[in-house]
Parts: sequence; structure tokens; C-alpha cells
Amino acid sequence: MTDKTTQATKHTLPKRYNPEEFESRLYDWWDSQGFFRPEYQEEHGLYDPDKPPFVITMPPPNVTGSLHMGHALTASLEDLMVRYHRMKRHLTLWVPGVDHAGIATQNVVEREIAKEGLTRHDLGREKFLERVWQWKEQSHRRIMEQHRRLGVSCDWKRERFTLDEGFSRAVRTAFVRLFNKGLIYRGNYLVNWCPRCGSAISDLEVEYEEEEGKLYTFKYPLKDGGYIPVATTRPETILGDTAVAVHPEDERYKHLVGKTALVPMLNREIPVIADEAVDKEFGTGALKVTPGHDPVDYEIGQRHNLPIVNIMNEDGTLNENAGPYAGLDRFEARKKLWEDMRKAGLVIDEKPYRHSVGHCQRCGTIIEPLISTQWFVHTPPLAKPAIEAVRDGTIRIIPPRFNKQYFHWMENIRDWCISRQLWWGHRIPVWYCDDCGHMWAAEQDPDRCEKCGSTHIHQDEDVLDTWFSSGLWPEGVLGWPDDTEDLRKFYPTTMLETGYDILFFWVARMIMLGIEMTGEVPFYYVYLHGLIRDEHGQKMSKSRGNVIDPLVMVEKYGTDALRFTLLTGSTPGNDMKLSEARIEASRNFANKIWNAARFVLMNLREDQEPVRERPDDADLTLADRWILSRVEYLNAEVERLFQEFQYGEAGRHIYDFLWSEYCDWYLEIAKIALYGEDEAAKERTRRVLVYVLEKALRLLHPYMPFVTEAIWQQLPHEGESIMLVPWPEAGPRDEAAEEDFTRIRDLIRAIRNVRAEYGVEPGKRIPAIVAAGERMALVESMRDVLVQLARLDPDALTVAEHVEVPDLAATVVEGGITVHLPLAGMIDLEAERRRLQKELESIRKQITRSEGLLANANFVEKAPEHVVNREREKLAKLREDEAKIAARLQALSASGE
RNA sequence: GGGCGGUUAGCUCAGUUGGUUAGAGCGCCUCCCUUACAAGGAGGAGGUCACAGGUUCGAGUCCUGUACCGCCCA
Repeated sequence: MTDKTTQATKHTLPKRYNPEEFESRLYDWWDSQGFFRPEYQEEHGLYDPDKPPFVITMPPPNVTGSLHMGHALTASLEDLMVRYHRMKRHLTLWVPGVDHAGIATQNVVEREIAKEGLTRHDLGREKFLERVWQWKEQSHRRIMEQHRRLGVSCDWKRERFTLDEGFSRAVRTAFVRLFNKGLIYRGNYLVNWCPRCGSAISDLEVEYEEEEGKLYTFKYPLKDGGYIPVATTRPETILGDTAVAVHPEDERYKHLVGKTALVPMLNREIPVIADEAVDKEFGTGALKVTPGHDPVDYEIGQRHNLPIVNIMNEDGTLNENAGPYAGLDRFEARKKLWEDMRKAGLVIDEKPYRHSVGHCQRCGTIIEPLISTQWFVHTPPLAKPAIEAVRDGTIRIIPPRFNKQYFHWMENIRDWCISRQLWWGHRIPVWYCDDCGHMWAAEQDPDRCEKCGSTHIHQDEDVLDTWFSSGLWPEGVLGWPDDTEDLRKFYPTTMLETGYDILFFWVARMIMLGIEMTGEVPFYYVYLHGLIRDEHGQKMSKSRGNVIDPLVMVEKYGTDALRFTLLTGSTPGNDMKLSEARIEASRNFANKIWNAARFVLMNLREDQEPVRERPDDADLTLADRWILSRVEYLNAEVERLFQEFQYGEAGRHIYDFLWSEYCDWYLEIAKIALYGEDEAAKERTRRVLVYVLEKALRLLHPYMPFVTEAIWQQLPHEGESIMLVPWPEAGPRDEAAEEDFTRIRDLIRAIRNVRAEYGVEPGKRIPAIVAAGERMALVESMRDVLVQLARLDPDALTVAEHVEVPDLAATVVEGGITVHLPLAGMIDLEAERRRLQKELESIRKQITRSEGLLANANFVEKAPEHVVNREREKLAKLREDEAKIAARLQALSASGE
């Protein structure tokens, strides 16, 4: 690497693009120089104080294991945004971090120690947490290494962990504030319980799945004799029934309301009640009510003051309230009870039944609604300003269609269960006095009761939902609750970029907590990306075996290839199907640029200086003017698309430009001058080559940071690193040049086409007679280009306004220029006639269409002027070509007979 | 039940204020190891843009409905 700011030494690149040779090396250099830090920009004047800072906090990956493709997409998108804004001279900060991921991490470590035959209870809280911290260190290091491999230009010095000391303080402060405001409360309610995790989970953490179950119908005996038929999917809950409910309007059962029913097998007496919530159409129309184990029943129970009977232990076995079934697992009890009921003559029938079953998001176990004492956040008051922030546009969600989902969820938000019966996490900062019974929340660990002064106090055993802490991420990583410089400078942050699957889990909660804690929104933009699936649209999972590991792809094809694939293959909010073939294609693109750069470099002078300004010498050729115009257009397009967050589309534009215009055409044309004798022409060409390539590399840098840097360092350049140079600004287009060049390009393509059709050897130089008409000057100026790219024989090339037409020749007409190719011995007159006839028909069809359009008064009046003009020009060109082809056909017919 | 997204070439997908003859990568066919690149070059085949209506001078793009696939919420 060089420490000179201007460098003009001739360099070369290895022949083959091999990202391994430079990716890690460049990353370490960038990082060690401090390029990723806002302080570097400040110290070196690399930002514009009039522009707002650009700040992203990275969604902290779970410390459970390693990064997957979703993380790679996040990293790529955020790095693109960050590099772009840094080059745009915004003071730029990207804060990385990792999440302790309570349940997920605890589960992983529990599985680890299970291999040693241990449970966490064998180890005890302290020892177990030591193990988790060990795991965390190892996993954290791996994640950081992987992120570095992906090229993320984040500020590692500011990296945070949701359980680190400062962040823990943020969590405590937030808890205490909400507690003292009455927005956090403790209570005994029906919650979602995971018997395997041994913890409550929030509503969001329950995943519902349609499953094949059974609908069990049985007789609910009445004390006075007789019965009510009742249906249920969970017979074991019968043991916790405290009522049977019917609809008040139901003629079948109306007369039974007020009677007493007997719980099967237990003979506990319960009332028959009437409640509107009962669906007359479902099952038998009568409902067993189990307030202790069903949310709907719970509400019915509240309305009717029914007692709550809890029949279940925390591990999913039944408790003493289940009488003879105590100790059985819930599913065994279901079987056993049903058998017993069958023996007792209470069974009516059982039918297959598809219904939705809730599972634990983390371990897949069927969750159990259970009455339990938990901590809750009262969310509606927090949701209100959070809704308002999106509604009034302070926060913009991209794509905007997610607004609807956001509003719907927020407007129907329910209180959030935040306590977890785990060990790994933020311990709830609440203390209880064993003497006076006082309960209070404290930011600092107390040593005595704040009320009675007793030292007999103990802290709540539970920990907080991970999302409670990550919900404080943007302000927390910047130092809140302290009034830090970072917080003042960088908060609110600019952009929150993440997958749409955690819009409620995380984004919504950050908005609520951010506003509540700081009085300001945590960020102004929310960019939601889609999920990455395999090439057939299947979710990637270890069990399916279709996981594409980002790091494996990086090793195989390079980071740039993976990033480019992810960035150009995705559109905001939409899922992406990823296939290795696409990554390979991106690698090929990198290789293409690499070799184009090699070509440019090997043709520069030893002391070639950087091209500061766009070349605008009077002697620029048409091709020069064309490619210069095209790169300015590209620049403008990329800028426009970036403003609209259309990074994929912008990336594809860059790809097309570099490959199909710069390489396929300009480079080939440049060879004429570079391999010629005209020193001035050589120099002019070099300058255009360098200017255009350098500009395109800057535009590409946010997508492919490594290859662009590697090449840029070899090019004559100003500045230390491409990541620190200003983002290019678009210059004016030269539309006349674009039009003229396109005409010549089409003509060359047409000649190549005819050569292929007639089977002319690719390398063979062929004679040509060009009737240029009024485009003499154009054709003359492009004479060398035609010769080189259409493989014409320069010594047998005639260009004139009008020409003698040879008989045995293939004829090409394009944009008013006619080229006759006298292919001795290869032309079949009849075949040539047929070919031209076909061509003529095609043109006439287009003419008819065009004439029809222009004859339509409505079109001419209502369509915008430029559209009409374009159509007129097009028609004129078509007519010109038509006349020329027709004339040629005429000549062939006359001579051929 | 409510909401959202998708349906475009054999496959995977772009196509964002409606405007020439709808594009790319991969795959396929023909030819070429031409001194930047065979991880490449030249040429080519391949699409009633899910279906049915509508608005418009003009619809892949806007509106209505239908079908199928997927997701979210209840």
C-alpha cells in the first residue's frame, strides 16, 4: 500500500482474478488505518459539516453460532449504504454488536452440557453462566471474524454486546423508569408457557402451525341426570374445567343454563353458564370452560367470576389438581383420560380435525397456556407515539407497504410479557423485602430495603426477554442513559436496516422504547429486506440440507461476488432465491473488471498521471464522446436509484455499463489507437479509459469494495483509498454522440450478423462497399472502427456517398447506411433475395405500425411531444432503410434473371 | 376470517411517475483458445408478461374480479 496521496507509477495486476490474494489484506489495512471511524473523517476533513451524519446500528446477530445468508445480506446492504454516504461526505458511523439471545443461547449451551450428561441445574446458576460466557466468547469471535470477511466498514472500537456493562445499565434504567411510571407490572395471568424451556414466552414467540389432530366429542354429565355433548381438541384440560358454557340464544341448551355439571372422572361440580362468545356452529355448540389453560376460556372465566384450576406443572406434567392423572405427561394424560371416559360411557366420538397449534419459536415444543406470575409491559401508551411517528412520516418504512402491517399490529397491541424463567440474560432489577414485603426496582443493586431498611432482601430470579434489551439498541449503543457525545452527535440514528420478519419483535419495540426513553425516534428510516431462500424458494434449514453458507461462498468466489449477488438479486421487502450459479456469475463479473483494468494498466505510460477532470479535448473521437456520455448517464442513474433505495437496480446498471459498453465496445475500439502510431491519439484514449474506469469503480465500490480498491490502487489516483474519495457527480450527456455511435454499433452488429449467416470465418477480413449518403462524415470518422470490429479489409473498403453496386454481394442497411459485402463465392443470389425480402417485410410491418400510430389524431394530440417526435424520427429512419432495401432487391431481381 | 406479496424465456429473476419491437444471468444451438479476460468473444433460438374484464391514444406497469402459490395477523 502507498502512503503517497498522488501516485503515478505504472503497475500491473496478476493475470487471474484471485480475491483471496487481496481481500483480507485490504480489510486489515482499512481497519488499521481507522478508515471506518467517523473520527478519521473528522481528522482528515473528509466530511461536510452541513450534511447530517449517517448512522446505522447493526442488528446484533445472536451469539448462538455463526452467520448465515441473512446476516450476509444485512451486512452487504448496510455496508453499501455506509460506504456510499461516507463517500458522499456525510459523517458516517456504523456501530456493530452482538445480542446475548437469551433463550436461544441458553438452549445451545444446555445442549452442549447435555453431551456431558449434565443439566443446568446440575451446574447451578453461577457455573452454568460461566459456561455460557465461554460459549459467548468463542461464538462472538467467530461472528466478528465472519463480519470482517464480509468487508463491513463498521467502527469496531464502538462494538457493543447486549449484556455488557454499559448496555446493562441502559436496560436497568429503562426498566426502572417504566416500573416507576406504572408501565411495568407484575401479575398472575395466562401466559404462553414452553414446558421444555421452562419459561414463559411472549405472544410473538409462539408460532402457529396447522396440524392434523382430533376433535373429541363426549358427554358432559349433569348432576340431575342427562348430559350436554361437548367437543374439545385437548381432553386433558377437562380436568381443569370450571364451567360448561352455551350460547344464550341456543334453543338446544337454553333450558340447561344454571344447572350443575360434573367434571368427568373427578365429579367436581361446575355450573352451566350462558356466554355470547360461544360459537353455536362449532362442534356441539356447547363449550367446556378451562380458564386456567385457554385464552378464550380465561376471558369467559373473568366475565363470570369462575374459579381457575391449574392442572399443570411447569414441565408439562399434570399436578395434584388432576387427581388420578397427576404426574402424567400432558399427552399421556390425554390418552389415559379418554380411555377412562370411554370405559365410563362418556365418549361420543373422535374425528380427525385440522387445527392450528402453537409452538415455541426456539425449540418447537407445543406451548401450553398457563396461569403464571410474570412481568409485563403495558404497551398501549408506548404504542401511541410510535404509531404517530410512522403516520406523520418522521419514520419512513421502506417499502411503504409494511406501514399497514405495522399499524395493524400496533393498534391491536397487547401487553408484553417480558419475564423469562432463564438464567442467561438481564436479571430483573426488582427486589423484595423479606421482612416488610416491599417490592421495588432499582438501578443500583441495593443492600437493604428502601422502605424498612431490612437487609433481608432478595432479587427477582427471572431475566428479561432479550427483545427488551435489544429494543434499546440504537440509544443504548450510543451511551444512553448517559448524556454522551456520541448520543448527542449521532442520535437519532439515520437508518435501521433489517429483515421484515422482525418488524414487530424488534423494530416496533425499538420505536416504542426509543421514543419513551429519549423523547425522539431512534431512527428515521427503516429499510426491510426479504428472506433468503434456496433456488427453489425453500427456506434454508439444516434439516433440509439446502443451506448455502456465506463463508463457504466467500472462500470459493470471493466476498465481492457474494455481496454483488445479494445486492443485485434483492429488492426491498421481497424474498430472494439464491443459487450458487448466480454467485459464480458475479465472480465472473469481478474477473471481467479485473481483466479490463489489466488491459488499461498495461497500456498506460510509466508516469501516467491521474485524470482529474473529464477529458473534453476538441479531438475526442465519437467513441470517446460516447463512452464519456454513457458513464455520466450511468452516474446519474445510480444516484437517482440510490435516492429511491433501489440498490439492486443500480447495481445491474453498473454491471451492464462495465460489461456491455465499456468492455465490449470501448475497450475494443481503444485498441485501435493504443496499438497505433499516433501518440496524441494514444494519450487521449488512455485518459478516457482511466477517467471512465475510475468513475465506474467509485460507483461500484459500495457493492464490491475489495476488487475496486485493488484495481484503484494500481490506477493513477489521488487519495489514499477509494473508500475515502468523493462520490462522483454526474456530468452532462452528449446525446448526439450517443445517437451517432449507436448507429455505427448497430451497423457493425448487422455486418457481423450477415457474416455469421453466410458462414464467413470469424477472423477473415472481407471487402466492403459503403454507401454512406448524407452520413459520409460519420462513416469516414468511424472507418477504422468499422474495419476493426466488423473485420473488414481496409484495403478493400470503399466509402462514398453513392457507390457502384456489385451484383454478388450481401447487403446490410442500418440507420440510413448501406453496406455491400461482396463475398466472393459465398453469396447465393436466391438466398440473398430471400434474406432481404424477410428484412423488408419486417421493416414494413414496423412502418405500418408506426404510421398507424402517427395517423391517430388522439395519439399525436395526447401523447407527450417527445414521444411523438421519437415516433416520427423512427418512422423516417424506417422509411429510409425500406427504400434502400427495396432498391437493392430491385437491382438483384433485374440482374439475377 | 382479515391483510400483504407473488404469478414475465427451459430455470432463477429484473423491469418504481403507463410511452420504441419486454431485459439479464444460467441453460440451449452455431462458430472462435483473435496478444485484457475461455471465469472469455461473435452470432442465434426461446416469452399470447397467470386468466377475464375495464380505464387510456397507448397497459407487464393503473382499476375490478378469478385462479393458484407463499407470508403475516386473528
